[in-house]
Amino acid sequence: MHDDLERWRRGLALWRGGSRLVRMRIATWNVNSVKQRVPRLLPWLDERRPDVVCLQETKLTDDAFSELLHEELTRRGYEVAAYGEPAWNGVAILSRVGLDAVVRGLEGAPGFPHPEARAVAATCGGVRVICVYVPNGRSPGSAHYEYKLAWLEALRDLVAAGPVEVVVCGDMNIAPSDEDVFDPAAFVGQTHVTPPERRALAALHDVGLHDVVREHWPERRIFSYWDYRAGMFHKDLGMRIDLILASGPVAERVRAAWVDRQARKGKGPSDHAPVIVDLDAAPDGDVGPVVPPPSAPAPPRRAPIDQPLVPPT
DNA sequence: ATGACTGGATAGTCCAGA
Repeated sequence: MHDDLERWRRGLALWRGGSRLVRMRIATWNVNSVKQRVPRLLPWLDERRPDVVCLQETKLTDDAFSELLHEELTRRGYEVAAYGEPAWNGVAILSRVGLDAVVRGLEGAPGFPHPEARAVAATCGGVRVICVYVPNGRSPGSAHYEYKLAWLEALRDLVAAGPVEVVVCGDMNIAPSDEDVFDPAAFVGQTHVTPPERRALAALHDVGLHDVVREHWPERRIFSYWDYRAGMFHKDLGMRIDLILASGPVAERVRAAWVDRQARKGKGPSDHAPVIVDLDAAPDGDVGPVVPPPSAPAPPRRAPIDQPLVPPT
């Protein structure tokens, strides 16, 4: 069984272009309890067919995660690196393009007061993938808020010391700018929008990371989280707090970057939607820059924000 | 309406989420 799976993976890698992956789809999704989300997660995997998935708020121990999903994920070709705890927090990386050098937790990060399951990293398809669930912060100035800022400093230090090809994917619990919340006035005095939080996010850009969805869609209204209450999703009153941050060499390979709003619709959704990025090696320069120059004509047929690109053939 | 919903732990409702 294991050998069959290995052969299948090698075949997939070959189809994708041999030792160097030609295309790779990476997604991140705060599922708000993976146990409750199984009926949404598995069909979504089958529809979107991501190669790497970063999950947050799994809310399960590693044993419970394995008990719940090992068979269904193995059947789909995924290896799993889960890092969870009972009831709260919890992250995981699923990969069908390799899962090497797994590190659970964030070195140098504070706890609250004890270390929490908020980060897991692995190398997948040649890219260092860091899956994060950044502390909420609760209220500005609180102990939890200070914890959030200190945690983000440790994340910056990890990225600064890390390999060249890296993506930080996850629930950052920060809206990068006022364009990323439905009404800036509604968030005055709240977490997620304060200058110290945004500076902590900017520090990640200072060490080379790019917000690939915003760079790909500089003018669009894009949210990734909508409160369950009061029909907020229906009214599209949300925030963009789930980010894919890619180092330069990875950002240059971005062919599509979008929020999968379909996954927020229907019965039993998470309050977050997945964020998806498609990477292309583009060795021949046939894929344009992520952001066209201002004088460039409108790009032909870019995927709508809530639709995937046609899968590569 | 500092609320509305959801998940988890609990065994009452409370905490946390963002």
